Amino acid sequence: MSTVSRVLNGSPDSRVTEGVRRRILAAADELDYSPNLYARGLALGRGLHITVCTWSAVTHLSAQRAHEIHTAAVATDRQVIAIDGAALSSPYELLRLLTSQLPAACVFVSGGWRPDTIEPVVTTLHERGVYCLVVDSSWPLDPTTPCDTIRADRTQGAALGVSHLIDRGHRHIALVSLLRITGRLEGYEEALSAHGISERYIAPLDPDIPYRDDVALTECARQQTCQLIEESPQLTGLFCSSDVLAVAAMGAVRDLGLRVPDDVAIVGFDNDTFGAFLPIPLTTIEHPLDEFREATTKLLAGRLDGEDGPWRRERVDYRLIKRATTAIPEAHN
Amino acid sequence: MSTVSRVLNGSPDSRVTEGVRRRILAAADELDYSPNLYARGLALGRGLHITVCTWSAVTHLSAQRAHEIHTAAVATDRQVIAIDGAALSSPYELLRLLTSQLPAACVFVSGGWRPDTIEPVVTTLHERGVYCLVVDSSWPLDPTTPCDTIRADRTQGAALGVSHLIDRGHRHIALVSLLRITGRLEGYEEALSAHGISERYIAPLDPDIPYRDDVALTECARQQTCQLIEESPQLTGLFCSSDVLAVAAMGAVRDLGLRVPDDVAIVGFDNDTFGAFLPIPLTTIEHPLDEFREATTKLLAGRLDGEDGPWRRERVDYRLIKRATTAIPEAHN
DNA sequence: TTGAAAGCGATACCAC
DNA sequence: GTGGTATCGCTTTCAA
Repeated sequence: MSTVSRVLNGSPDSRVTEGVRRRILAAADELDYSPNLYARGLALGRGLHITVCTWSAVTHLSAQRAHEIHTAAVATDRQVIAIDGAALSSPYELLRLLTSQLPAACVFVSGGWRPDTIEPVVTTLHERGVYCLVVDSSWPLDPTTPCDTIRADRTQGAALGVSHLIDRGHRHIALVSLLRITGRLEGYEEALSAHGISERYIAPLDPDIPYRDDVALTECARQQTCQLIEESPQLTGLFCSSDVLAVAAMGAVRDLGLRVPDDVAIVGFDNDTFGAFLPIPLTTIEHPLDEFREATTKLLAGRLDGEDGPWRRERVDYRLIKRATTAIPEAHN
Repeated sequence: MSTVSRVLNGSPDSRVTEGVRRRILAAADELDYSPNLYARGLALGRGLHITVCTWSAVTHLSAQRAHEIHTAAVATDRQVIAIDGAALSSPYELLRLLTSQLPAACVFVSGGWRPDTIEPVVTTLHERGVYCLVVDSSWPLDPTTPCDTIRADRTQGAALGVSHLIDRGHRHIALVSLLRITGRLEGYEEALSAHGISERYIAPLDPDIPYRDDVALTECARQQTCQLIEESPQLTGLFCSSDVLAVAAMGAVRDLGLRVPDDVAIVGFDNDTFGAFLPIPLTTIEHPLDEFREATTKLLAGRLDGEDGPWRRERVDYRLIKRATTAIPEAHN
């Protein structure tokens, strides 16, 4: 019955007698009524839910972001469909899934998505009336892509870490990183150049290490760091592309009989939980999770509420967390 | 058109001429046809998707499990709807969301769900024809609950860790744990009793520490461990309910000028990534993720395929990962 | 202000 | 084997 629909959806110009209204709500409550999602979707020609496409749902960061969106969704009484990119058989699959769902909004989360896979999907979805939001992509999207984006500039993050080492007086600074990680090398270069430092020391972790094989990666980092320091004993600073790598690098420094931070200072990346609890708490770069959350929630809520305006390209910044691995050595000069 | 439907769904007794079949498939391909989820759901009276209800989507374990289900889903060409328990406003909300979706299967993932919230939901869903699977609940469910379950027995996990310390010759062993975590205390008791050890040393981490405040928790663990060892210097073994706590406990041991593992041996829990990379790699208890995955995938696939039979109560076991924090001290006796 | 009726797009029954 | 047709539950338009 149409009146019922009007009441239950709080239709815009709800011209319903208060008495009828109350009776309907009471009945719905009594019968434990819950609307059939499919009928509604069919009538509306689209879903009311938000779809979250994570590149890989297992990483902590993705999970964290997905959670933020769930929270935003509940706030607007919407369901969430999750698509786990890592489980997809092909990028084409993504578009197929999305068009057969046709959500109200689609959020692409996290770094792995490449612009060339996302952009066409976003374009198609936008044509079909789906609002798209891309959160934390590693690479900037084409400015004409019809969606909002929220990004932290990876180069800024890396530069922040390296600059901190320079501030602490270090001049011979190495980069310990998978070079395939976006922005690390660029940030390293940028910070050193800005301070007129020309020496470069790079531990290019084996590019053949399979994705997510943390054990192999760490072992490799340890070896390469050892070798790097032996070859260039003037090194006093290490910037590592993750906290796990930083722990490995600390191991290497210990192996060589050197001390952290007195002989070698170390900066990690990610602000992983364990960093604060290490014997020598780790200085690291923090992802601005709260800013991501805030921007995500605000954009989603606004756009789903019909808010118009040009596509936003929001930027949030990484933050430095100073801890003991870059402490200035006690004055025992 | 019915024939089209028959072809596209590979209907059971697909009595369709090969020529027609091919033409339909070709047309579908050409038109880039993707079936409307809502129409299908409406006609079928239910969804074809799998709903995953995580207690809290942000923890690594939940995310990992959710990923397994995504993978299983893709394998059977199903979509996944995720419900993040942590984002729900009330437990009642859960049932409302689920009945308005009516998935083909519903998987409850991870420890936080209490039997008394899950059981009625499962029962209702089952009445409506939804297959339910409960993975890794902290507490065993009522045996009559109409669903399959896969559990690792938390008591077994804790007992495993404590027994290992006993095997290593320790007799004065402390438990460092939030007591609200299921099974830790029981496993501790069980293992000690089984070896006729009567001494108990417990650091009952402040029960008022807010959920997921790792920093406060760790600080508290460090202090309490310190105090415990000072009061009972005969202590030589610590069993901690998580790897993060174990790191804090190691800090306490260091603070007291004692050595790990020579003076005090430590066992953690979770096999977190960082454990292997600590200066003294951490002995810990590993969640049997692969067994969970295997059992989950098999049950889901089978049941969705119409497999009948009594409800299963599968059990998987935690595993001990031996590392340096419980190494037998070099023979310098 | 309310209700009747026409879809939305797929499925499944039932004649052909 | 194939295709017409009622049907699923809800929204929306249009008359009453």
